[in-house]
Amino acid sequence: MGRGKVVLKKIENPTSRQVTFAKRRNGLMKKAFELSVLCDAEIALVIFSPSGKTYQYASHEMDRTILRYRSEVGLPPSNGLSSRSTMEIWRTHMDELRRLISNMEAKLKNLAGEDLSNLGMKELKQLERQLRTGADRVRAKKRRIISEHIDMLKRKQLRGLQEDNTLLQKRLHELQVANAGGNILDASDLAAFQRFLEDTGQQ
Amino acid sequence: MGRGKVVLKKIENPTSRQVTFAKRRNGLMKKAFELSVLCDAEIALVIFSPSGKTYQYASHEMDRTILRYRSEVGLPPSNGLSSRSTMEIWRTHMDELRRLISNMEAKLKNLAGEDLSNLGMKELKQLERQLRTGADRVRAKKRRIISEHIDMLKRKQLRGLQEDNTLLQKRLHELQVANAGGNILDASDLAAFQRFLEDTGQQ
DNA sequence: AACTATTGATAAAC
DNA sequence: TGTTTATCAATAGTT
Repeated sequence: MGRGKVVLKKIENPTSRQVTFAKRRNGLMKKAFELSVLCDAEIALVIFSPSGKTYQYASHEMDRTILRYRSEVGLPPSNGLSSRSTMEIWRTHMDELRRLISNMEAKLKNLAGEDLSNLGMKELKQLERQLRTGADRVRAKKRRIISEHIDMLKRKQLRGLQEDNTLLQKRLHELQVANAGGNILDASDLAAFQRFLEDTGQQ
Repeated sequence: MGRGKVVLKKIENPTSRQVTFAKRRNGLMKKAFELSVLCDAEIALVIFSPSGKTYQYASHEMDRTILRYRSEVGLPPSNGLSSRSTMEIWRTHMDELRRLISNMEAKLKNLAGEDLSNLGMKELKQLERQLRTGADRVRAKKRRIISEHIDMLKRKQLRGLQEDNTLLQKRLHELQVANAGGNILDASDLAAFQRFLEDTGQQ
């Protein structure tokens, strides 16, 4: 929207990036608001500008929505047991954890193909191989689950057929007993029925 | 946007509310994504549909952004707190960071297909889709790098030819000057040489 | 789930 | 930063 078509890439010019950020941030929050009103949705939106400033929109209480998100999506409530000595040590440790998190995020982005700007040809080839083997393994797992499921169904069906057969055998016996006096079925009928049961039992 | 002007009020017709929700939810998430890319912003967006379904977009790890939000927005008035509860808060944060790391490790393992024991059929399908789009993007990036490289070579080659041509033009001029006295080349030789230079210059 | 007439958002210019 | 304008993008209503 605007005089030129947009390319999905970080805007290099800092001034126009700042201007675009302000405009689009407003647009995004407006749309979030409209969605919440029009469709009665609960929405939380948090935006950090590259310079670190925080912006937010929440249709309800932000904390309430975050809490709801946590309970729906995962992350069991906090429970801490470790105890350390000084704040400095803690701070250092925190920094290490944050660095680790940044590294892992970069890896995840790479694997999603969402930010490949830091990679050269060699790394891209390696990454593609990783993705391929990952996909292969996932497919293998899927196949195993499916075949296990099929086996389960087969066993279930077989058991059901066997139960049916036992029941029918019993009925046949009853008929034979009853037939001894009344001649409801003749001999060939009985033979055919028995053959049918034997066939069914072989499934 | 659309055939009619919009009124900011809950849409009463449940069907069209549902349709609008789906459309605008997609639009909102797309815009959030674009903002994060264009302006290098960190964004978290959580949407609950009226029926309770959860949708989310996060430019980085959702939990990381929520943590950042909490530390930026939720805790600035920490001036009145005792050092003891400050410690408690830090400890909680550390625990959250550790949990986040565990989650990310699990995701990385999933993407490598190394530990799929925690996933069901639905998650596996989703994972396979992720891996496929990741691979597609990596391939696209590879192609772009290659074609850029080829273009570069072409430009280089062209520049080389142009330099060669300039040099040859100079030589021709020298020959013409020298020829004025010595008659080393005749007129047709000179004409042919000139034509050759003109052809080369058009590359 | 597609289509298109319209409105809405916004890039560029001021 | 605010306003204007030319264009592009989102989407409301329709099929």
